[in-house]
Amino acid sequence: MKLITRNTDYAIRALAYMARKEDELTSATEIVKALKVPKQFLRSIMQKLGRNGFVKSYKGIGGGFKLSKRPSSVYIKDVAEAFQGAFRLNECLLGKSVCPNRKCCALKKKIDSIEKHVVSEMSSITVSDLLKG
Amino acid sequence: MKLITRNTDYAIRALAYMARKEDELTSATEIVKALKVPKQFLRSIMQKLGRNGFVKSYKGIGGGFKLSKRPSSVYIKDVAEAFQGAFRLNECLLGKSVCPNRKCCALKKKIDSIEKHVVSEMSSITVSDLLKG
DNA sequence: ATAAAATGATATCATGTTAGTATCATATTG
DNA sequence: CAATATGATACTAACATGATATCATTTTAT
Repeated sequence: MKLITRNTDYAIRALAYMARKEDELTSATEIVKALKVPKQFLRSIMQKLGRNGFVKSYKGIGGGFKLSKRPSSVYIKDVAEAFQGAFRLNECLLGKSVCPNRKCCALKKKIDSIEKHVVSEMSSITVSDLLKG
Repeated sequence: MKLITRNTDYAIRALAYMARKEDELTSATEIVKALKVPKQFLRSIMQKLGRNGFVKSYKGIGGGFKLSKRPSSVYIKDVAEAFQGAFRLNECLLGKSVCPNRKCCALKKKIDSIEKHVVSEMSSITVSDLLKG
């Protein structure tokens, strides 16, 4: 039960890598070399980051990507949700046809509260928090 | 990203069902009817509950299962771990060959702390807490 | 004895998700 | 116009989860 999947992980690393270079353009090729991750996989991730407004892209020789927001306003939670969908920890508890007391079920309440905690914690950390190391 | 999977869910329901019947023996067939879940799937779950010491089993006509511990001492966390393995939320962050500052990485720290919270919350609820509804 | 009803062990199949690859189209620069 | 980027999209592979099928063994009742 992993909290973030590999594509999210790569996305975050790529964003952090770009953040270190300030406003410079960074190509997928360069990120692949720096992070040692599979090229096509990273490319698809970069494209998704583009579609989701995290980066701007520039085609052609000398092209590449750059952040479209300040690193301090890019929340890890939002990156994760772009790749994994919303955090829904209760996903697999059965519906009320099987569990009639779903509404007041102590376990469901507990998992709901854990979910709130996860979301709030993941919302409390940004790409810029990852640059210190 | 579900916190508990379906087999864990069924296992918990089965334990709760048995808990309501106190010390009576309960067959898989009966549980299947009560919970409306697939028979063979539940049987495999019951067998696992047996191997993991949550229930005792009795073969033959009139046989079945009963809890081997008081419901108030059966923690949901332990049931979940029997079926899903330990809660390891950091599972998919890459090793240090890719991420050199893994030790002090803010994201890793954050996820570790979330994991502690999850484990502690799942350890604070038992089968007997589910019987109220 | 033996049939019925239960669990034990195990192997298999089906489906969905994640991880990763391949290809072609399009844009930009020199 | 060639080289080097990204955009879009389709596909494959591996793994995890959910579910099923079978046969062996044990127990009880007749």
